[in-house]
Amino acid sequence: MEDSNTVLGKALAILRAFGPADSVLPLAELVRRTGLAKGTAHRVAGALVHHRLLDKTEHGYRLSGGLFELGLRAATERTLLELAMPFLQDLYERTHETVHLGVREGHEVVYLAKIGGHRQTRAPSRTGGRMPMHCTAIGKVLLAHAGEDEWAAVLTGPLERRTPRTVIAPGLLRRQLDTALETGVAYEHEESAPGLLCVAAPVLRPDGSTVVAAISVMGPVGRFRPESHETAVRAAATALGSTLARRRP
Amino acid sequence: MEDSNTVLGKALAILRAFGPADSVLPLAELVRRTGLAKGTAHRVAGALVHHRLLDKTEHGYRLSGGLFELGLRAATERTLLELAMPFLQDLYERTHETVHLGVREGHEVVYLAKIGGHRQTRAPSRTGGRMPMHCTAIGKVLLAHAGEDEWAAVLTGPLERRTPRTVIAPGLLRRQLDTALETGVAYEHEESAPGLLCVAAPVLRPDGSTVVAAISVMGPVGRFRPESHETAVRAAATALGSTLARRRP
DNA sequence: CGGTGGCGTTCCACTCAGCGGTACGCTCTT
DNA sequence: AAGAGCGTACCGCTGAGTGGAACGCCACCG
Repeated sequence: MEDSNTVLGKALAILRAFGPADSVLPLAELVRRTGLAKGTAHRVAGALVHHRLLDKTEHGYRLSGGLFELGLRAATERTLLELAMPFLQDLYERTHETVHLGVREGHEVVYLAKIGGHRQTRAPSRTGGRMPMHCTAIGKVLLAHAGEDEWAAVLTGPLERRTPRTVIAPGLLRRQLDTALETGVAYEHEESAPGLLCVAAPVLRPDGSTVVAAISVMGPVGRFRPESHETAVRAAATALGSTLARRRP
Repeated sequence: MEDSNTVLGKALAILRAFGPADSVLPLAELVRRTGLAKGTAHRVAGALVHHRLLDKTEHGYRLSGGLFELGLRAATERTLLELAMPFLQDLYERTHETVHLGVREGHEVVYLAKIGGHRQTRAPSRTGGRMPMHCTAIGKVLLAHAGEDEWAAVLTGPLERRTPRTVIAPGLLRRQLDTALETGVAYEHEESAPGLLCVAAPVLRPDGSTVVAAISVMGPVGRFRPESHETAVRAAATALGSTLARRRP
């Protein structure tokens, strides 16, 4: 990771130094994480503040609202999100469980939306966050439809064990992907976090060949029966799929 | 606007060249909008692609998913959004009308969330979008609680006329702000777009002095009675307010 | 057709923006 | 009192960045 020869590289190193959990980082911490010289970091951070990508607070720097605003201009994710929202809404209203919308980016899942009520299941997923593909229902669905190349890449790579139930055997995972392709849905049983169950269905292009995204419903072990929501999730996903087809020929 | 002496300035000029409506812009268009030299724009855009802030397509450049992801790391708006979602959800479920969450940024409103069903009222607002303060219910509420300085700044500035009903008389607007402070809600009657009505309530810090955000419900003239949703909106806003207080002491 | 204009891309010599080591002042802790 | 860690400020060197020029490629048109 030596992109830091250009100013832009340094700037992005600083911006990306903020993990999902960090809200405000002091200059010294930025220096530590980025490996930049103190003077340089100071100056670049100052420039970023000037451009409204960072806020300077008493205790350090913070990603600013300007960045949030800019991010929401990203065309593809935005229109997908806007079109999907009503369906996610419906799905939530019908199930009253946590609903996700996710897309594939690289070999991971990125969540575009996560909606749920007050007693929301405390899940590791967050809007804008990433998760591995092999241990989430959305990930499996996306992977299942991603084509042989992607299968190979993921199945041969190391499969991180998140919980005792995470599927890390390539053979078993492959079989799950096969059935996901047949049945049109994928399940997760406490594979990304203990106590969580999940069903997901793919949002497909009308030709049925390519996946655009996936929708899932998640709930806690005990009251939650993933199977009983299978049809609802599938319905939402296919409905979104044909709406997308209508708008984007 | 001559921030374009530094690389960072040029990069941001390019990113911000994308209006809310543009999805993909060819290099030539970027050159036109930013005023950069062709060679420079080419190189900087290339660098941005390399850093996953832009995507290069057949027809030009496009804001990339990486930017979306980065934007959702912005701490303040993100936690606000996450905490607010359940309440917006409830509100939507109760009213089945378009629900907004907005904050003040500069002298404008920025929408952090917009949720609504399929028959969604076609409103000019978009998630991540901006609107003037004087012609929206959310804007009026935010302005009303923003303090005398802000009042002065907005009331003396030019008030853009968006529709025949937009309030552009400073005196009338000031009176509306007064009553908004008294009653705790603000209304909009086709002031930002024809055919749209709106009620908004402020999300306050527990001391009641400062506004954090505002919530609104919007609907079309005819079936929609803003007054009948006043209590629901106010309830959602105060509930969110006390939740925020609990989490951020 | 050959011409013309807009486009994306590549090249290159100049130069100033950016660099990072050094130094200072501040606030805590020891 | 001394030290550690922080944010800030300064400054001379240098190569990253610059933008004008030139090229090849369509698509349109007289």
